[in-house]
Amino acid sequence: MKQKIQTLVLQAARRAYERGALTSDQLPEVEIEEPKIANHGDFSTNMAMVMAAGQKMAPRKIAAALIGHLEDSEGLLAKTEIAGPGFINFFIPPAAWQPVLKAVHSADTRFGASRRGRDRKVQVEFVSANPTGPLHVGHGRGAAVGDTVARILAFCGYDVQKEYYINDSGRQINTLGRSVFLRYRELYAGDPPEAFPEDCYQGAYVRDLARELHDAGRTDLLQCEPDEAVATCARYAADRILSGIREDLEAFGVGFDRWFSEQSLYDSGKVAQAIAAFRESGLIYPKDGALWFKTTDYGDEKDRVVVRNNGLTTYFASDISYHEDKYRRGFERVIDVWGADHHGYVPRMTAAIEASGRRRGQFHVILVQLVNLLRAGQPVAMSTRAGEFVTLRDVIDEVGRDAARFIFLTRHYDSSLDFDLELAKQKTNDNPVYYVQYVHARIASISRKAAENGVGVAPPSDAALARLTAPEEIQLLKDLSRYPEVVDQSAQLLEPHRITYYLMTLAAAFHAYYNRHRVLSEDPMLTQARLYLVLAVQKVIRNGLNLLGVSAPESM
RNA sequence: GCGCCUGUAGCUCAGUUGGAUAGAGCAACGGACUUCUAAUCCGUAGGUCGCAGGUUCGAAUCCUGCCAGGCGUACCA
Repeated sequence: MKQKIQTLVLQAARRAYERGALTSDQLPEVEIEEPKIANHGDFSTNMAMVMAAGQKMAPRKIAAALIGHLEDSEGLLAKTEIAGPGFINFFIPPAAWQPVLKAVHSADTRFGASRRGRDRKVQVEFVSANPTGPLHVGHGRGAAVGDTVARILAFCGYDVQKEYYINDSGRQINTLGRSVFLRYRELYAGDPPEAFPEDCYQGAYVRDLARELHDAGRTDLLQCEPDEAVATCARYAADRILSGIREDLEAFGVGFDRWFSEQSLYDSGKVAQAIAAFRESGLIYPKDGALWFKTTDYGDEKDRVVVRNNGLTTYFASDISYHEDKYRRGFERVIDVWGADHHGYVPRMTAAIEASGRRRGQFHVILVQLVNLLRAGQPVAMSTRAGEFVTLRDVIDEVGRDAARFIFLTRHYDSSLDFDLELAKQKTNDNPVYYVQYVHARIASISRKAAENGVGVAPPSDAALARLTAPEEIQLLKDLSRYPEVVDQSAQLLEPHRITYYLMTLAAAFHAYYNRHRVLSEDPMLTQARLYLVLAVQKVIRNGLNLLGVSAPESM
């Protein structure tokens, strides 16, 4: 609808110029907005004010010229008016809203989809937690955001691939092996627990892994060379932890197209190749016994080390190679979802990517702010150092996957998020998940009842549709017509919370309608029209929840 | 010190890329179930958009400077 109004205004402006009512053919972009106040119409535009300078005319005079040249062949406008300093307000007649229902029903699961992406290849990389411990709540938020962004982009016509980068090389894996082996010694060689070093992983799962390894038949580690024993522990532990992560993500409804191993970049020589290539172009240079990347050439505040003076590469080195590999695989756009505590890493990564000849717009980092875990308003004590934290699995088990996912998506990722476990479990109005799901279930119930009563769901006639004139009905129709725009915007801005908020708004509009009007009435024509309306609402709720990875239940 | 993020109703947060009179939910108060699911709805009240300047027809939104909180500032990962 908004687009149609936009087209009308644009055509009016052209016509006005041709007929001499405007002085310049330089037209600004037509912005149509939805006023907050009902008196200002269903839509309005500030175009006349924006044009004032270019046309050298008073805004209200321009507005009059535009209105004078509007040609409303479809009957979309009940009234137009000039208001305030030069706004044009548009009032849409009820009948103009009704066609959206047919659009919803015929597009069905595809309603709201677009061709914005034009099949361009995009990669979304997210979670990518080190396989050194179970996923915590913060990873859960990243998983929900990454997965949902991927779903939205796919819905908007992008060719999307979801990837998890496994940091399976380097020191932290070695530390993991060492941690497990020390617990192993503690259990089977009688080492005192006090001797466990602080830089090792403290969680109880480390001891479990040691025991598991022993029970699996590796009773011989005390006899091995320590290095070998540590390596065995590391391999075993990382493997086990990674499959645990996989299972947890699956339980969370998150799947990946590819699990990419950091180690594989070293094994295939790609890290060395990347470094060699940049040395040749002078972007990597030696200083103080180390190799540095000239990220300052691309806006970073200082150059960064890629190979330390002890010969070991930094993470940055493999990340350069990894991102180069992504683009070589044909992705036009690469989206990384990181915890906000890594924001200091963005300029150097961006620099490396630009240095490789990619455009700035081809790389996007979504920085997800932290999650405060609460229980009934009180912070849940979490100490990573002591290894005591609530895992993502704990949360899924306690509050359920739907509630967890939805709540993670109720905030813009730029804001930190309070996640209250008690609230997430509550089946009340406080909990937005059920509020939205309830709409779907209620309509399913109406649908069942209609079938019992032998009411068909055939598309109503235009005459029947014309019966949908109650304010609550118009509100629903308006909300439904907004959906494609909301999806598109959320794809463009990579902001999943827009879908969440939309669904809450649509749900509110439906509940209000439901409380005031009966769908199944004595009047067959009206019943048919209303049924058609609420079934459309149900479809959009289902589509939206689907984008969020949340189920749409038939009953609750 | 420097950099990034945040600051909007008592609480938790939206705010259509600069629009008109500031928007929800929760909490408070008052109402609505013989009905297609009350996991719901209707109403009342609640504001110096952190502070101060600036840009312009117009600012919660853009610029500058402060204030407060979080995070980051490694040849760590």
